[in-house]
Amino acid sequence: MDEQILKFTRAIADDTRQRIMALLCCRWLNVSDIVEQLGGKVKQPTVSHHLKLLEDADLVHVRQEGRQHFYTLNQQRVTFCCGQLMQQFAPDYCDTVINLDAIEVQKNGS
Amino acid sequence: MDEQILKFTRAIADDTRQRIMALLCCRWLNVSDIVEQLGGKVKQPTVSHHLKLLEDADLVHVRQEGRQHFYTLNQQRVTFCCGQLMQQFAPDYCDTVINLDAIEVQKNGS
DNA sequence: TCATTATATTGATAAATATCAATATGTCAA
DNA sequence: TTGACATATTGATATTTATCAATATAATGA
Repeated sequence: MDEQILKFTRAIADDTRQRIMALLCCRWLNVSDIVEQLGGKVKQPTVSHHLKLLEDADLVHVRQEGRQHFYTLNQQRVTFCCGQLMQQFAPDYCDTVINLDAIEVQKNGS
Repeated sequence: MDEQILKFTRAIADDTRQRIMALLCCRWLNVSDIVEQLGGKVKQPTVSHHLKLLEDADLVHVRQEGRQHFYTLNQQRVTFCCGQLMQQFAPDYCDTVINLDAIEVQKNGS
């Protein structure tokens, strides 16, 4: 049982978190911005909670500027974890579909 | 919000289901076999429940022989969904890492 | 220091879900 | 048809977790 994969899949297996991930794809947003972009459907503490989960899974980068915390999606981590998923659960297709050499290995999430 | 991706991620985001998926990778097993391979930690109704979830997500193929139901992992589906995940959440890496042409498009899971 | 702003944490609640015992359904052999 | 076996379904329970209001923490400017 690969704990890394399990942690990754649990982290992304949520509606709200996937929306947040989409927002953080290719740009930096602070928490208030995310709350606003979610259209008021989700309150700030909830967003903070999800960001913490994503951070624990190493799925976001954080940068602090004054009192604002900016987040962005860690696409490299997503890539690595998807590669792991493929190796585990699609070994027969992995070689033809994925260029494993192109996936940079990262530090192990704790 | 991509319902397919959400369904996929939720289906695989579980300890026991990942163990079952690992067992069903590259081979056919019936329900009793799976229960046995899980070492008695999980009872038959629980396994049936998880298999149903995996089937709903189109992540397993089923073949019936008499009273036995044989399952195997649908690696093609895993491949497709990982490709979708990459496109959504790792667009900057997708092109260099994945050969999208090699991913056969499947019927949409209902 | 004090007030303001941004984010995190806490505590509570509701919803989702993983699990199992008991039972039902389906299949086949006698 | 009956009995045995394989799997699915039901109903109940416990755990997990998503969510929010209230509050705490942290940073900044006056």
